Amino acid sequence: MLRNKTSAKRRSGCPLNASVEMLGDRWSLLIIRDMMLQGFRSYKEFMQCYEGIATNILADRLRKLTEYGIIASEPDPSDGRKLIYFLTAKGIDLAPVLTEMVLWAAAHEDTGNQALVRQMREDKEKLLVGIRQRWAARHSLAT
Amino acid sequence: MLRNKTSAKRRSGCPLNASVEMLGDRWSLLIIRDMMLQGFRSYKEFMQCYEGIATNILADRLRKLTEYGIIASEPDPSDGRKLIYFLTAKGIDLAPVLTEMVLWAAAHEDTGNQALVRQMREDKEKLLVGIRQRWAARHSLAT
DNA sequence: AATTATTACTTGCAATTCGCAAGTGAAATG
DNA sequence: CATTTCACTTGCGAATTGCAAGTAATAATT
Repeated sequence: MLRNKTSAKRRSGCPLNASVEMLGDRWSLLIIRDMMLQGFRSYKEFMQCYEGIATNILADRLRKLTEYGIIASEPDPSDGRKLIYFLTAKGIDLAPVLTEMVLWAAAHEDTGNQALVRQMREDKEKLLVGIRQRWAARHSLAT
Repeated sequence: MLRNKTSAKRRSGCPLNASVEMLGDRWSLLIIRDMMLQGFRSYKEFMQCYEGIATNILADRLRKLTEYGIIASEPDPSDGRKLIYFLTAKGIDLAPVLTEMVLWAAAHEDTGNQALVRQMREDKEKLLVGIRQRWAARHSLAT
């Protein structure tokens, strides 16, 4: 049925368990990254970007991330078909996690986007402040 | 067949793709955490610790983490049946990623292990140095 | 106003992956 | 030498995923 079943299993252990439960799959972190850095906001943008993600899985991940309070959505006022997805404060707080993951991969694998990596290495804090500021500017109205 | 199929798909994009490919599942990060913080080294220790992990999945994850160069193993000199698993330098470099994930979850969920969380918040750098030092001490011989 | 297109999904089904129980082989223990 | 321990593998039913084909609501076009 592809829905959550509130398995109380790894609850209340090390905090990492909670993170892995929410983020430990092939797509969630990529969705969050692209909302944070690419400004993705709609189902269609995600769908076009990731070759390979199944439509039902994208819908399921967006639903779960919403349940976890990492993202939220509202109807697009200028187009009633669209939903606009955005990161919540909890979601934007994942910026340091993503940063460390990017730096780790860049240090140990051949990867692209050297510009971003260089920026992260040179001034991690400044980048994080920038991400937060851009987010806050967009969400000065919504919660 | 439960083995890798070198899908060259998300290769060479953002470095995060590489991280998610290696770590984006329900168990890998937990295995790494427990090697890093709990000193786990054998199949049996992992098996006993995680209720819910299937034996074949544990074997598969250990194999993949080895292929990725995040962990390595060697026969136990004092018991020929055992393999000793240990983190490589690449593996120990995941410490900042784990730290940020723990801090994020602790900030946004009810989680346990407050002692660790407090230590991380109070002096992240010192903790990371400590983890590295303990690791280096154990691996002064092996690569 | 009626037709077509777009958007965000759901549904159905085959294929893959996972969880669990039961092996297996090699080495240690008694 | 029999038994136990350890690190797995195998088999199988169940859950999850990928893909193709809908669907319902709104928007754009004719």
